[in-house]
Amino acid sequence: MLAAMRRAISAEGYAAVTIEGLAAEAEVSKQTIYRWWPSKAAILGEALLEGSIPGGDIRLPVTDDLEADLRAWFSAASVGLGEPESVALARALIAVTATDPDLGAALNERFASPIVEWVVARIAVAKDAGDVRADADAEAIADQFVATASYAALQGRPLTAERVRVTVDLLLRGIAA
Amino acid sequence: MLAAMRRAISAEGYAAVTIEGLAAEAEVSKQTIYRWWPSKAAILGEALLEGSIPGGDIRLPVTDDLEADLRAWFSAASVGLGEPESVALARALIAVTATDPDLGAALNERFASPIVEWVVARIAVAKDAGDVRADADAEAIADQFVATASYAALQGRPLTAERVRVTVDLLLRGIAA
Amino acid sequence: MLAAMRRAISAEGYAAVTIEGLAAEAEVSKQTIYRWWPSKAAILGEALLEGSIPGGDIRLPVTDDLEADLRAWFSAASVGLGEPESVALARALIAVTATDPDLGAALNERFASPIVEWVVARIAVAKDAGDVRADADAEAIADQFVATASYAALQGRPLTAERVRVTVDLLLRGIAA
Amino acid sequence: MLAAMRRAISAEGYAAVTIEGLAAEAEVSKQTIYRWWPSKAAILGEALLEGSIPGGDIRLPVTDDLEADLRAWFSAASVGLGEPESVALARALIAVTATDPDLGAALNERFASPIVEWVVARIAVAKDAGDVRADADAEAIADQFVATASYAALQGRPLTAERVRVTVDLLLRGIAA
DNA sequence: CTCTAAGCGAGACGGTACGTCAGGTCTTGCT
DNA sequence: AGCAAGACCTGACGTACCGTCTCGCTTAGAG
Repeated sequence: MLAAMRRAISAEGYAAVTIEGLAAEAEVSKQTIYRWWPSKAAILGEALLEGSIPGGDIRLPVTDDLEADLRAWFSAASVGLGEPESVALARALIAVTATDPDLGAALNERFASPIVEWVVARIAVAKDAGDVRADADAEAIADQFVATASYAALQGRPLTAERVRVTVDLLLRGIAA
Repeated sequence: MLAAMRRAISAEGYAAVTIEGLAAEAEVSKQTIYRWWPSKAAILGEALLEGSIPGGDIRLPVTDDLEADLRAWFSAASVGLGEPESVALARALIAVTATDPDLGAALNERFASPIVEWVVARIAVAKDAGDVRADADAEAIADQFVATASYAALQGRPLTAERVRVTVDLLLRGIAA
Repeated sequence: MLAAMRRAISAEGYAAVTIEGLAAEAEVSKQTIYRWWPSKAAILGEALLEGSIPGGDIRLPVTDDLEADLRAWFSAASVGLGEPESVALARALIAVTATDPDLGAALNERFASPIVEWVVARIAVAKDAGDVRADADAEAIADQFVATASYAALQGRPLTAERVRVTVDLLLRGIAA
Repeated sequence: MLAAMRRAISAEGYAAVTIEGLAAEAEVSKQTIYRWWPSKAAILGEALLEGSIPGGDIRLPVTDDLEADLRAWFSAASVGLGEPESVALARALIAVTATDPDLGAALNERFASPIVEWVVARIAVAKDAGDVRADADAEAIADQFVATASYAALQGRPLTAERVRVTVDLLLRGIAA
């Protein structure tokens, strides 16, 4: 089911996916789908969680070079958003969020929060090391990253290495000690 | 028609709007709608252009204080995003963009480009004044602003004055001379 | 539509007829069917009225021989009930009546009343002619005819000429002067 | 189970009875039902046999007054058809017969044949006593009775005492010696 | 001052998908 | 071994909208 959902979204886009089509694709009855999920959006949610969304399952390395670390994560995410399949999934997530705020908030929370947490933790380390101003708002930084990635996905604009470099550079300068 | 579209989106959300409902609301026949617009998304596009979207029609002041100027714009946008009606419209725009990339790109272009242009111009002035590094990427800055506003609207999270201050501060530090 | 209904009932029986099947058979959308008829039973009703049901459209002759007249009508009805198609339709009518008493009553009224009226009128003539007792209950006679025909159709038992003769004979003796 | 079936039919009518509802009502699993009966109609059949159907279990008295005897039976049946529960059951029987001729024939056979046999036997006695013409068709008479009762049940029309009197009178006159 | 034609409302139509119901088959524990 | 519980595939239900298609009815503007 979840795989069928991902396949369908990649192929036709979230809006064009129908429960009937999914049922046929997964060789499952509609009733079975409705037994387990209340809506198309809920299936998408689970499909995204089960599968991977760009940035979601990236192993986040910690070296002693803050800039390199941030750029590494951002690059990994941008590589993910380079594959058309992932873009379609990310767009589906955005579409669902724009349509059903509650479910969307829950999903975004799940995807964004590990990233935010990691960024916040990494910046705390950098603060201790004296690389970053003590009063820098780590969460604001994390949010900028997520917002940038989200916006890029929404527009289908790839996050080029150059753009990643510029963005990380910009934000790090903003919080440099 | 366009007013009916805006009213309907504010009331029920873009996904729940139907052409038939619009027709009834505007006391117009379906045929007339199809005569003038090819799709629901197209009506939305026009409705957004005719009405106002947060940040879209804000008079952009230019003083000699870069930070104040940016914060002024951002605050104005955030005020717009405080009204639930505007949030609904912004979300509709995002939903359409996530669903129909081409139309979405065209619409976003229309809304984002004046902002981007203004930010770029304002930063050019600041560069001349020596307030900003000469090699700062103005477009990246502008993009950060738009991405942040877009992401906040998507999540229904209000842009508080505090957050605006932090964000502008962060980005300005990033490009300060 | 109505023809499709009659065809379908003859072919598979009323219970096996589906609105979807009818729609396909008549090359019409389901919605159109629901626009014009509230239920399968209502379509059946109209189909029966439009088409013919055994006994329904029989020209009822009046000669001066009461027995011959009654036998003529009954025979005509029995001929109708000899064709499998008509039996299927009659059975459908019975099934609907057994299921939806109100609609059934209305339909039966429409089919039975002309017969009853004719029988009553014919017997009135016979009373004047002195062939029939003055206190004979004409309606009871008519009802016997209809009940017999209905019961025969329900059981799929053909009304043989012999049976017709016996029944008419029996009932006429019962009211003979 | 069978009691649940009778209860359900009385309450909502045969068409509205579902096997799932029956299972719930009887606190039995669907599987168990399917283990013992092939179809809803089969359950109905057994339920009718186990319970009583109007006229089915009436002790048929034999006195030396033919008219009284016939009227007694017919009245007993009509009393049965006065209770709404019994009417619902009789209608269910008719509905099944109209839908599934084979099963219906078997069931009708079971209900009608004792009546027919009794009427035939009673009339044979009457023939011997010289009350009835020797060439009277006893089966035709019996059939008239059954058809009349069936038709009345189908239409939900109660068999009033008056109607019983008239019918018995009519038929007896028809075979009187 | 007609007459014509464009635009309109109303709404029927063939479709596709919706979410629900029940049918009949099946597997899994409990007793 | 028999059962309840209930998942499962299937097929039909009645509904909502889609986008297309006549219909008449205004209502100007051109002859």
